[in-house]
Amino acid sequence: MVPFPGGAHGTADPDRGATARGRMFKLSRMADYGVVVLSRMARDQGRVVTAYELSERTGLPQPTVAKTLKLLTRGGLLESHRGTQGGYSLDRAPTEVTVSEIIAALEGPVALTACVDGSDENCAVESLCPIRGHWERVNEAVKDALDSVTLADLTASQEEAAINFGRPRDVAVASDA
Amino acid sequence: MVPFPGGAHGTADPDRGATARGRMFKLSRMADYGVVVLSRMARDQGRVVTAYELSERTGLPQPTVAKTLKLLTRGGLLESHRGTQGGYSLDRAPTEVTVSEIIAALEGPVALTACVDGSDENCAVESLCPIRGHWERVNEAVKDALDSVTLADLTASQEEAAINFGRPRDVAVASDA
DNA sequence: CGGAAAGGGGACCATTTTCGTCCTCTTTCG
DNA sequence: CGAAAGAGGACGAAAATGGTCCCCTTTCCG
Ligand code: FES
Ligand code: FES
Repeated sequence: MVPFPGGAHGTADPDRGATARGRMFKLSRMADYGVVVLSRMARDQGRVVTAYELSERTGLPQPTVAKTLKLLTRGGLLESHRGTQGGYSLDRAPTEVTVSEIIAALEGPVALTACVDGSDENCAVESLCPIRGHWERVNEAVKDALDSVTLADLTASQEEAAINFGRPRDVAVASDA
Repeated sequence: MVPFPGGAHGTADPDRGATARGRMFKLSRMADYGVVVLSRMARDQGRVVTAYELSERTGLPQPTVAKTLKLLTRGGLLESHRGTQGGYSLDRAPTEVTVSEIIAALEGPVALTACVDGSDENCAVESLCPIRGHWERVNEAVKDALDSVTLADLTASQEEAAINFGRPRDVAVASDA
């Protein structure tokens, strides 16, 4: 239960249903991992858990989980505790963790094109560009959207889903593997 | 006015301001081109323009513009006219063209992870996944956000920007180069 | 005080995507 | 019937991602 192709969720085969090839907004697999990990941590809120334990419990490869945790910590989403009895803890409530933050921590802040963040000197065809840096409009919209969804929303729907779909789901999230 | 590194806008150097490396939601350069091209077309709404003309007027490499136009056409955003006097025309009003559509045409429909579109058989660790296919929540949020911004919003702000920033901008968008 | 458990932070390499180009075929107007 | 577009797809180079590994620092425990 570790080496699986396609990440935590099915990134599966090249192209399937989609009209074109890639899906738009293909949020990096890292973000996906991030949510998986955080969701799991949310269950033992406040408790200190080691990277190893988490990798076991999520079924994700250990090195990757470690990396993910480091990034989430840097992003201020987790508290890290070094030393022998160390590990990570999620001190915030799931409702207080936005998807926006998660993604930002794992992939960098929201920004669709370069000109967005002030510096215009990168624009080669600046004078020709019909929109100048006005993807900002889009940026904001997306950012707001992402701010509005929380970790709680993601984990909560899991429960519902299990109930509504009437799936077996005897594993809850699996104790370890 | 053709070979410039970094696309229509500044995708510039590896990393600059951003907190982490890549910006989240790095909408493909194609999408960027798409907006540039459409913005330009919006100025001669309804008129038939050739791919070549557009490449001249936008300063973007001709083959790329051609490709972009083809995709936009497939996506139903443009009308194509084949044959000798052919070209492309934007028949819809800029206010009726959503960013969502543009991106969808150029990169495929909105979908963050695979499980989103029904088929669950792609999920290797399905039973372990703490969120199942519930990125959908996020998907919708983003989709809605993107639906709410139109081509008009992007081109319009350009005018304002020029005024507000008090830039020279004697080129408007440049007649050709 | 010393050793073992963690985490911090990168370097690195292998894939996977993206992108930009080109080539050939079809349509349509003159 | 021939030239001017567009359609569509094949390819190869380049860049972004993702996973792993390694070495350093911190902290607890004996
Ligand atoms: S946004 Fe920078 S030139 Fe278009
Ligand atoms: S979304 Fe498919 S297993 Fe998580």
